[in-house]
Parts: sequence; structure tokens; C-alpha cells
Amino acid sequence: VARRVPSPSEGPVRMKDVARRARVSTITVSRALFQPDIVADATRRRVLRTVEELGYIPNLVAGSLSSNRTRAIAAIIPYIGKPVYGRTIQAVSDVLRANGLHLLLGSSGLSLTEEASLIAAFLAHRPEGMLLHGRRHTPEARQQLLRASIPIVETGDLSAPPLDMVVSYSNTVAAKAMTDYLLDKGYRRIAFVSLPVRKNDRHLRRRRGFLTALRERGLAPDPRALLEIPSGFRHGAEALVELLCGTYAPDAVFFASEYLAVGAQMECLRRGWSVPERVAIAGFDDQEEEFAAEAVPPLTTVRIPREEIGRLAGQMLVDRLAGKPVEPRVVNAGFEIVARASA
Amino acid sequence: VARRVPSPSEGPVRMKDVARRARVSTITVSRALFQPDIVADATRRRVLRTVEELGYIPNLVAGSLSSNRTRAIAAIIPYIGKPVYGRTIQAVSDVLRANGLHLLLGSSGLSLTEEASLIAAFLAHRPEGMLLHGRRHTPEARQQLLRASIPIVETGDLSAPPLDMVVSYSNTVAAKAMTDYLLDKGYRRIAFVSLPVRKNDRHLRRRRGFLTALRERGLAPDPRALLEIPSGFRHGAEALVELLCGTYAPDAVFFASEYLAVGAQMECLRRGWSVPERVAIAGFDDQEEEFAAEAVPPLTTVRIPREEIGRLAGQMLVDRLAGKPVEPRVVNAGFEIVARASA
DNA sequence: TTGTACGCGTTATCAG
DNA sequence: CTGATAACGCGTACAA
Repeated sequence: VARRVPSPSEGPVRMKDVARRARVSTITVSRALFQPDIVADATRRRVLRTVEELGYIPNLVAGSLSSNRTRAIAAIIPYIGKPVYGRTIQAVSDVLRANGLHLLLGSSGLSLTEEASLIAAFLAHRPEGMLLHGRRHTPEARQQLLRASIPIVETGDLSAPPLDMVVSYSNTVAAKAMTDYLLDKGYRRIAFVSLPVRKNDRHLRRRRGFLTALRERGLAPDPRALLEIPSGFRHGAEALVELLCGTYAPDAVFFASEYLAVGAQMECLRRGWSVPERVAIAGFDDQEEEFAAEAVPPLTTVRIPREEIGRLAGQMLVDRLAGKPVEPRVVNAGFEIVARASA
Repeated sequence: VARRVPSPSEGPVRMKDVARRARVSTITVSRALFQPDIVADATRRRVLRTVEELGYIPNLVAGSLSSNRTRAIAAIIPYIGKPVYGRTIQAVSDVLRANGLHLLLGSSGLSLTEEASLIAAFLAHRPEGMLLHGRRHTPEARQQLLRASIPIVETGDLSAPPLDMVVSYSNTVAAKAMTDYLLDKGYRRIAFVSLPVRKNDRHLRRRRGFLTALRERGLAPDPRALLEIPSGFRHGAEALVELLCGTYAPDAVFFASEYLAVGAQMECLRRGWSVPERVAIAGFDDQEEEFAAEAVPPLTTVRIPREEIGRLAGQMLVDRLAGKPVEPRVVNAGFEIVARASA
């Protein structure tokens, strides 16, 4: 029983239509498009001309079902609009595109349950690989991911063994390096300002790095030197005032995010506090390429190679899909202490 | 009855496996999952329990082929990592997600041919709707889009009739409004700094708005007052110095992008030039929520409701897919002159 | 070099 | 409320 009454002139063009018009079989059309080498020159030209004439666009849905290859990679990041994640995904997207793969993108808002829900939804599309930000996932999500037996790349931190592959940097090591830098510069009363560490793994690890650096030098961390604040320029500014007007009176403040640091710098400009004389300021991560570099004064910060992380992550997926062995499965993209005028 | 306990080596679970185990047909499994209302309580519970047990994840590729519904929306934006686009796409993503749709995302880098190539590639996935940034597309792309007969939303500018639907703001009107604001404030020697207008339609339209405002007041635009520079804080800073040290000596500078304006402000801080006394500075678009607000001094700028644009665009696609009539097809999301201290 | 037969996993249709 | 059957449009395997 016919489901539809398709008239030849209506609806989307199918491979069958091209085949009929070019007087070949559908498989020849398929080959002319995707394995042109194995089709005779004249045939290929005739088929491709017909494809042009009819404006045929292959149906990847049908092709995927048949070949069991979807050419799709799923990615889930916390926020699409934040440059930290967006820049990484842009690089991933570029690598995938160059390799004929397409990007299915979703955002979790840093919620593990939302991530799990998205993972299930995306797996229904049968992606050939998956990219996740962060190392924490619900048990259900983990199980579904492993069961899918597709290559998976996690990003965000190097601290735990990966589901499959990881490309990232170590928040702890990077924060320790910055603290060492400040200590080497002679600062001794260093405060550390982060987002609430209970809710933010990365900031927790950065704080750990900070504390480790202090301990290694025999410096006891003062509770007054550890602040947890909400996100935003304004809160960075307020935190700085609170610290400088408080009893701890630090000579340097290490902010676990660049936005907070720049907010603090703006406050210094408003109040006429000189940086780094009155207080040195250091940040973490270049959210925008020129953001820290053009601040007044230019901000000393930890640069995380976001684009490089995305490129590596994308390439690892691509290589695995090509059957190449990918070693190591844990890739450290590193970081860089960018010493500028603020500290 | 044979009980099969799935082991990872047995490959993906199919609907058939669930059906066998639950002693129903595949169609009943399908209904239990997607039309639970029309299945008997006991049956539905039994099926869903089996789904859980086997960790079954429906195959949307097969479902799409059969039902001719992919649940996918394709979107192409210039850059994923830039907040202007990222914030819009985040909002789109949220709306789609809430409606069971998935996002296929690509970036064109502002190249029309790359956009056209991506459009063709994405159409192969048979998306149910398409979202494009910008109003210019190659003839081939236009033809393929129209032939696909799917709802299309364009964003970026309101100037031309849309392929299908548009949600945006008017660059010309917004820039004119800001210029009027500056004129009302008493500034008369206003310079306009943009990216190269040949390569950037939006900046071209903003400049038109600027010039229109001047003309309406009988002011003749001075060629020295129109600068075109590359992107980046640094170039905004250099442009400001060039203008103030040149022969035109403006009393106000309107930058066609916020980044340029903030770069100029930073230069003023470095040189000790007071804003707005020495020179007033105005920007265009809040790229980051707090960016302009926390600058020193706070930046007067045009706010474009990026999230709202994304929400509206997503909702228009959703409504059309639901068969609802969407009127009007041209939606003006408007803008807001945010008057702060810099001008 | 090209073609035939079949199956991919699901849903639409219609019968029970 | 449930099921048998036939598509959906293409690629794989094998044949010619």
C-alpha cells in the first residue's frame, strides 16, 4: 500500500530521480558522488551534471542508517555564549568541518543532570564521537557513554582518569605556578579570590594549587586571605576593597578568574590605587585574546590555550574515527604564565 | 522465555530487542516511548521497565528516515567563540532544547562561500529548520534553501526582505539614534570609527545611520571624521590617538563596536585624558553583559538584545514546525541607548 | 565499470 | 489497545 502519492515533480529530489535521469542505477550515483575514482569519467560527468540540474542533495539520514556512519560528533559544554567554551568549540568545529564531520552542540549550564539528559538525547542521533567539558558525569551518563562505544574526549581538568581520552591542563599546577611567580617576585601576603569552590571544581583545584605553593615555602595560609565571591566584574571589585580595607591587608591578590581580576583593576583605577605598588593583581585565563593585555595596567595572568585544546580534542576524535591509534589518551595542553605589569 | 542479559560486546540494543523481551511488537515499544497515552498502563510500564533494563536508546536516524522528522535545526553563525553570536545561539539552543529539537551548528567565518558550503552539507542532514546570521547568501545557497522548503530565520539586520523570516534590529536606526543622542548632548565634531565597511555590512549600515543623523541636522560630514580600522582593542586605541592628535580634533568619537570603544577608553586612562571632558566616547553593542558598564568611565553604548533575538528566532522556528502561523515574519527586536558616563 | 538484491531500525497504515 | 506489513532512501555485498 502506497503511503503517499508522490508525483515526479514534487518534493525533495531522491537519488533514484538522479539515477533515472542519468540512466544509471542509484549505486552509480552514490559512487559518482562519494567514490568518484571508481566511476568511468563519462559516467561520472553525466551523473554529476544531472545532480546539478536537479539540485540533488544526498539524504544523509538514509545514508547513515544504511552505512552506520552518521558523520556527526556531539559536544556538550556549559555555556555556548562564554568565550572560554566558545573558543574551544570553534576550534573543534573547524577540525570537524575539515574532516567532513558535523557538530551537534548542546549546553548543560554546568548541571550534571542536564548534561546526562543531553547525552541521552544526543546518543539517539548515533554520533560517531562525543566531546564533553568537565570530568564529572552522572553514573547513568557514564554507563550510556561507555555502552555507546564511541570515542569520547573530555576537557577541563587532568585530575582523574578519563572515560576515554582527555585533553586539558592542570588547574592545580597552573595555579601553583602563578603563586610561585608571585612569591618569587617577593610578595608574601597573597590573597586568593575565587568563585564558591563547592560549586566549582576548577576553582577548587586552583585554590589547592595556591595553597600548595604557600605550604612548600613554609607559609601558613591565613583564612582571611581566602575569599569566595559570585561571578562578575563588580564582585571582583568589591572583593578587592574588602581585602585592602580589612585586617589582612595583602600585598598581592590572585584572582581565580580573569574577569574578577579586571573588575578589581577597574576599582583600582576609580580609587586611584596604583597597581602593582599598592597591590599586585594576578588573574587566571585569557577569556578574550586582548582583554588582559590591554587592561590598565596590563594584567599578569595564566593563559590557557583554549583553541589548542579544541584543536587537539577534535583531532583526537578524527584520528580515532580514522582507525589511527591515539596515544597518549591523556594530553596536557599546558599553560603559560603571562607576566605583565600588574604583578 | 529466554532472558538475554546484554553484554557490551553484543552491540547496540535495538527496539526489536526491547520488544522481544517485553513480549510486544516493536510498534508498541515505539508507542510506549513516544505516545504513552495510547498504550495500556500495564503494557507501557512493562515496556518502559524493559527499556531501562536494557539501557535502550532509540535510534533517531532510523526514526527520522521513517517519519521524515529529524528533530534537528541547523544554524550557521560567523564565529562560535564571539559572544555576540554565542549569546544568541545559547538562547536559540535553550528554546530548541525545551521543544525536543537539536542543534547542528557551524561557523562561516563571515565567508559567503563557506556559508553556502555549510548550508549544502547541513541540508543533507534534512534539518527541519535553519537559522542564518546575516542577510547575504550566495545565489546557490538561496536556491537550495528555498528548495528545501523548511522554515528559515535570518538575523543580523532588517534591511532587506527575508528569505522567510527575520528577527533582528536595524543597524542604521540604532546608529542614528546614538548619533542623535550625542548631538542632543551638544557634541558637534563627532567622529565615527568602524571596521572596513566594504567587508562588513553591519558597520556599513551603522555608518549610514551616523551620516543620516548628521545630515538631518544640516551638518556636513568631514572625511577626516570617518575612520576604518582593523578589529581589536589596540586599534581602537590607536584610532583615538590619531583622531585627537590630527587636524579634525573631534569632541566625541562614536565607535561602531564596543571593543573598539573600550580600547580607546583604555588609551585615555593610560594618557590621562579625561572622558568625556577631553573627548566623549560611545560604543555599539554590549558584547559582555558587564563589559561596558564596568569600564572606566562606564561606557555609553547601544545595547542589542542578543538573547532576546535568539529566543525569538528559536520560537519562530518552533511555532512554524508546530504548524502555527507565524506573523509577522519580520520581527524588530529593537535596541536601547544606554547612557552612561563616557558620553 | 556497473548493477541487483537486500537490509539498516524505525514509523505509517490499516486490520484485528 | 495491539500487531503485521510495508515503506523511508541509501549503502553493502556480491554478481555480472
